[in-house]
Amino acid sequence: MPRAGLSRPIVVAGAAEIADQVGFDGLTLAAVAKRFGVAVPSLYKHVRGLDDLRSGVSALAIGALAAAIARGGRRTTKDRLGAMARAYRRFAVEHPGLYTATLRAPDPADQEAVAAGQALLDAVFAMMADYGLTGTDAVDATRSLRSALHGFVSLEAIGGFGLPRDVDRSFARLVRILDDALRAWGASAPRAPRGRGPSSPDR
Amino acid sequence: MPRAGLSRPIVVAGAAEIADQVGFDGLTLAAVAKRFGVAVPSLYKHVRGLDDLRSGVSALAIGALAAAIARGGRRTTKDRLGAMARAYRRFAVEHPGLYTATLRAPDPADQEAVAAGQALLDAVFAMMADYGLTGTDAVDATRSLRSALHGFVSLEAIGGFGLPRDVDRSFARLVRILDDALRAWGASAPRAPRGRGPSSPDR
DNA sequence: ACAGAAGGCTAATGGTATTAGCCACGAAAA
DNA sequence: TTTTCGTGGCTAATACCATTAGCCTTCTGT
Repeated sequence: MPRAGLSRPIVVAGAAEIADQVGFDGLTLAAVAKRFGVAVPSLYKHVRGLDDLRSGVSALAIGALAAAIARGGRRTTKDRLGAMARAYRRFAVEHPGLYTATLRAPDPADQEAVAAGQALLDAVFAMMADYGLTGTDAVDATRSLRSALHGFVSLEAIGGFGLPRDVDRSFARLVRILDDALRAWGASAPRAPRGRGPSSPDR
Repeated sequence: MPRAGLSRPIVVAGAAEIADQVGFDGLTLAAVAKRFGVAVPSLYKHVRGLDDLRSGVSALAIGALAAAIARGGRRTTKDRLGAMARAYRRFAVEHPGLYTATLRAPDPADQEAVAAGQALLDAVFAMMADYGLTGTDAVDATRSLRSALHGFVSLEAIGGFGLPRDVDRSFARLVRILDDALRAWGASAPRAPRGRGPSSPDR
């Protein structure tokens, strides 16, 4: 029985492709084993189990999403919000399994995942600074932005929108709304003064 | 062996409670059977299987969400958006399992589920009309609204926000943004004329 | 060359859904 | 009151799935 030449990164990468095909929740050790022509228990030499495999895919996914968004945001100086938003949606459409994996909070012990999450957060906060938003305002704004984008792409993924032909236009509208909101943030503040205190790292 | 007195509605209702405790994805025939003190195959006399049970819970959930939102929106005439948004979030927080079940597109054959979904949509469109939004504008606005709310509550549910203490405030901010956006909808329109044509029923 | 670690394997266990087929209860009909 | 028969329980069996234990081969470093 020749060695299959597996390793944790290889197994996780294979699992990531499977997750994109069958969905993150449909990811199974049996499918991964079959993909590599190996018996299921053999995988335990490289991952601690299904949960650990999912964590690995999740870490990989967070890194990929961060890279995709950073790439989108770096490409332009004008309309950075739009570029990042479109990169976010594109990632979710092209990698539905990875996108779902992205939503699991990364294992704090996983250096790479935490770093990728932090990089993503930094990029968003830098963009918020372009709008003049810092501190708690930046936190609130980031939450609103992430909520809107995540809500849109996840509803789109489950077929929550009835008219497929118009989805691009609806997304453009949503991005416009977000841009308007960030521009007008100060004016629309209920009463809190802006930018008070340093922001605790948040997601 | 005395009859347990089960029926489809009873089984589905029990499943709904379990789903709220262990999550919609953690819902299992075994758990439902144990709850009613019955063997697993007995459930097949009332539901066609796990998928069908999920569909039943989903239909029930859509009805419950529609009722909660309608109740919230009826309570006030001013700040109807805020009332409905808070009702939406409250439902998601109090019934995490049902909320997740809500996201599955209802079986078109299920009269009640379709009616509940339609009622919910009607309520939202009526609110959009208060903002002067109809037709494709109402569709786009509804999608944005739903995206933002769904995104927020689902991120909140998975612990996506790091600072629990501030979440209420962030949500209030999000609602404020949405209200502003709906008020200013026409002004922020890229180029499309408003209210062209009747809206196809959408979600 | 050899020892030991590493990476495959089979076997066994337990949880899950599903199907087939049996049988008792209980209500309605005779 | 008795009989019938559909309904709603049940057990048994099958097929996945994940996980653990323990074996044995292969590679690698001394």
